[in-house]
Amino acid sequence: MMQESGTETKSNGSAIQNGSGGSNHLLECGGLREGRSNGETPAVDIGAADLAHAQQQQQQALQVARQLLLQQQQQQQVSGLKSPKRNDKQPALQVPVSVAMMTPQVITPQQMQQILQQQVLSPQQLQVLLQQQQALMLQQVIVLPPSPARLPQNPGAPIPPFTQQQVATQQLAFQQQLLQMQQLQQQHLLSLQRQGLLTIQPGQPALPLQPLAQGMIPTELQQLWKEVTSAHTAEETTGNNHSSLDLTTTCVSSSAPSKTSLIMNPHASTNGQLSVHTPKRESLSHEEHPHSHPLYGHGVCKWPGCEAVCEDFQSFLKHLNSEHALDDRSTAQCRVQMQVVQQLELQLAKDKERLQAMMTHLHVKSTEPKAAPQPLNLVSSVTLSKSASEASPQSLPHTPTTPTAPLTPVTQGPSVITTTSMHTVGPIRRRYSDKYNVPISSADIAQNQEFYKNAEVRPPFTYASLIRQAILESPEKQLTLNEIYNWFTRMFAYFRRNAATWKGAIRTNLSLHKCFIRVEDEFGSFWTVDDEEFKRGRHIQRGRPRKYCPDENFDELVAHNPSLIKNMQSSHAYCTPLNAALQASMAENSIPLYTTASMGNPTLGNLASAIREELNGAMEHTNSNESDSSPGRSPMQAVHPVHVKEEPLDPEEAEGPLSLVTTANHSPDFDHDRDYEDEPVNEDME
DNA sequence: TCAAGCGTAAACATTC
DNA sequence: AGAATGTTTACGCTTG
Repeated sequence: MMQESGTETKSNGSAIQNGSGGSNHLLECGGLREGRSNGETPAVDIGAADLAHAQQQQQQALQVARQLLLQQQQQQQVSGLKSPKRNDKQPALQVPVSVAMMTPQVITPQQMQQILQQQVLSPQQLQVLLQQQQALMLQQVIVLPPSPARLPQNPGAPIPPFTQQQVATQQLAFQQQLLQMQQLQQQHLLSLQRQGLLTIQPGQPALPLQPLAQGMIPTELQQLWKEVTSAHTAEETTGNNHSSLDLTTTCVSSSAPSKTSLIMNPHASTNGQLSVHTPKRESLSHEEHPHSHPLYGHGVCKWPGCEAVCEDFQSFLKHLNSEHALDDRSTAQCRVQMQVVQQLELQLAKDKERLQAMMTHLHVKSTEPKAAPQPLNLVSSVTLSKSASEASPQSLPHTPTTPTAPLTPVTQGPSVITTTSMHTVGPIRRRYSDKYNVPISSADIAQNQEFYKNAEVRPPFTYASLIRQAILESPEKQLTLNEIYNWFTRMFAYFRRNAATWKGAIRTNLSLHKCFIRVEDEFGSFWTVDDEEFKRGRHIQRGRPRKYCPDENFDELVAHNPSLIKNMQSSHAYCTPLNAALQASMAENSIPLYTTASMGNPTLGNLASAIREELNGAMEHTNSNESDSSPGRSPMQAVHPVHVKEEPLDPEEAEGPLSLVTTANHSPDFDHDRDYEDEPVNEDME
């Protein structure tokens, strides 16, 4: 279960060595920390004699934990584990841990650190242990003559033979010990969190924070307060995430001249996830930014839950000192903010790790040979098929990164991972063996909508699929060419460049695919889509005879009965599958169709049946000569004429192009058409 | 190897 | 006249 990076293991190893031979003095604790945190020293200057005296009281308590650690080390040596790597399988560790947990004796920070670094305790065990230690130390502190300034009067308490100075010093030492242990615990927990070994639920208070705050004494709180009020950085623009971390660390170095960065094992993360303060940030002060305060912005106090309006900085400071003074409420709010920040950091760390894994994964795939079973295909065009649509939405496409990741240089092409691969081998297209297209669902695009909006990554969909999607997303299921353009540029950052190329491709696809139906009205023309035809995936053949016609007889009959066309009552619903399919069928026979919307909205079923009935009648006359290919149309025709794309006729289907235009109003069969005029609107039309 | 699908470019026509 | 739009063809690439 436990996982460690090699560097972290190394750190642990050094800690073990320090712990095994080191003493228990706090000064050495500082030395130990120095090994981990680059010269961090105890903040409080405590006399060696006082410290030794204080430590004497805990010597007994140390023995258990120390023996356990030594025992563990001996076991490692005996077992030949020269590597500092911890052996998770050592069963002996469990017994000492439990003993240590059961033993109500105070453990020094060194030992606590060793325990933490050994990672033999679960977070819950650590919590219990720390609380135990905390209680014990507080008891010892209370037993001592209380400091008038800090501790409540306890007249009944025995007065040990200590001077006030000694007592105060000892209290301070205890507090330092406590805080150091808390910090160590927090480091350990943070490390666990960043390794993914510990998760803190949103509603669960962060383990280290609670005892940390509980262990605070007014001096620490005061220092915390000072740190908060003196934190002048550019966090307004970079986020306030670190301030709370500072709060936690300043509790340790209560009187340190400069803020102590969050002490973490610098090797705990391999992804650069640690957010360690830079000295520059800590060097900022009020003097450098006299009117800048992380809790003040836009004339409003930014204390959580406050939002009091402060006209100027001075009034803000007054407000801050009056309303947010050091009290229980402010302290509690600090604790809450700590937890908020820690949760955010945890989430950020997880997301970064996820991003790293994604990048690593995609990079590996991008470097794989082309024969890879699932090649990186972000730049490819995929004709979506059943196999694609049945796949998990997350798998198509592979979202390589967040838009913020510098993976899509603007100066280069649309490739995400390997731009060179695209330019050298050309676009990688994947095609599915399925005969028919399966339209992309809105979810396919929506899943990665934000990504494609921001990243210049070519969507792995064909132009036809995207055009169809654009049309279907529109309220009227119809778009002008320009609106299609706009949809592309709006939805995909990739299509904000090289407009001439992809716009031409769109036009080509609109003309080439049977599923796209061009419709004219008095305002111009727009495009609709016939979804059924789209699924068939048929193209308008280029000078080549069509080889697939699902209903040859029907098409042929339509071709030979152009009078039927006038029955096509057009409206905005003509884009529905059946209607469009009929139009497409007629288009296959090169029968341009002009109908009007003024004729009402016949149901498609009735429309189809009417046509079928007409077809059953099988009128033999072919009246291509009656067609009017001229653009002249009656006013009613101009409302919603449908212009079905003509198509080169197959030699076997017609001897010549049937440039047929029939107008319902002018048709001699107009009265006949009215038979369908009052039919109820089919609910399926939309 | 070949056919089909797809993207791209280009030529051309039509419309605004 | 020029841009936008629409159609058609050709070519190269990928895939099955």
